[in-house]
Amino acid sequence: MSEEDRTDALFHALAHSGRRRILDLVKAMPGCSVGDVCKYFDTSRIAVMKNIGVLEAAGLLISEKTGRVRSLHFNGAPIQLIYDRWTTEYSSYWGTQVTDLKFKAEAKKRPETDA
Amino acid sequence: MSEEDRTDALFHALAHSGRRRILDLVKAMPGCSVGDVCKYFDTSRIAVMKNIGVLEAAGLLISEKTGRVRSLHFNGAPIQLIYDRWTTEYSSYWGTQVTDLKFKAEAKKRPETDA
DNA sequence: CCAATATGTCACCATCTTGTTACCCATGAG
DNA sequence: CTCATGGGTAACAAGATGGTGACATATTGG
Repeated sequence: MSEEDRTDALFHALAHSGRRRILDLVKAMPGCSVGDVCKYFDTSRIAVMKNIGVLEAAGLLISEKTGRVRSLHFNGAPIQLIYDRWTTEYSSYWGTQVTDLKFKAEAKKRPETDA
Repeated sequence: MSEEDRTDALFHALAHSGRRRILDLVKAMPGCSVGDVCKYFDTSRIAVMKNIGVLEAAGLLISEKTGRVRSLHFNGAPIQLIYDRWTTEYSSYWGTQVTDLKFKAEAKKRPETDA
């Protein structure tokens, strides 16, 4: 899976309030079962399982099956990738350029300062 | 729009390599036009415009129309929200809990240390 | 005015996503 | 064994998404 694909999977996984809630739940209840998570949702168990699958595919959840019970664990590493790659790349930009962008946007309205 | 909806829109907008590329392009060429962005894509102009619309709805792009040209500007503020809310909340967790999680995951295999 | 340019809108289509129900498999308690 | 429990798979329906071409609008240049 390419970097782009992983980024897609990660952002896609996070672009769903139910899945974000699952993350919160698993984070709050490390090692909880699939059934435990389902108790907090009105949707069917299968829907929850699918969302767990999406989160797992994105690497945000880790599961291990013991007997017939599947224990879930939160993994923040992929989010850290966002932090490292995106916020670093863009935040340095924000700090210096965002104000400048606003300036340029304003400048556009004044011909004499047009870029 | 609720906080959840805005978060959905933001992550959804970012969960598309083409849209992320548009962000990079606009970031590199502040004030560029829609047509400028289109030059970098094989897809149709309409597809690019729709993706610009998605990015704009997520607040990641700001546009202003002067004459018949629409100038695009990158806005990192929404990503900063991710940074502030998500990475703060989760990164503090990673630092302290991830190792602990791994421990608990291992512990699950040993009955005497079962949580 | 006339034509080229830059963008916006519309209707349509293929595919993906998200949920559903029904059914199957494995495990643990009795 | 018997059976409830926890989980997994398959097939399907509704809606969202991402793309398209055709057409409309508005501005600029000559």
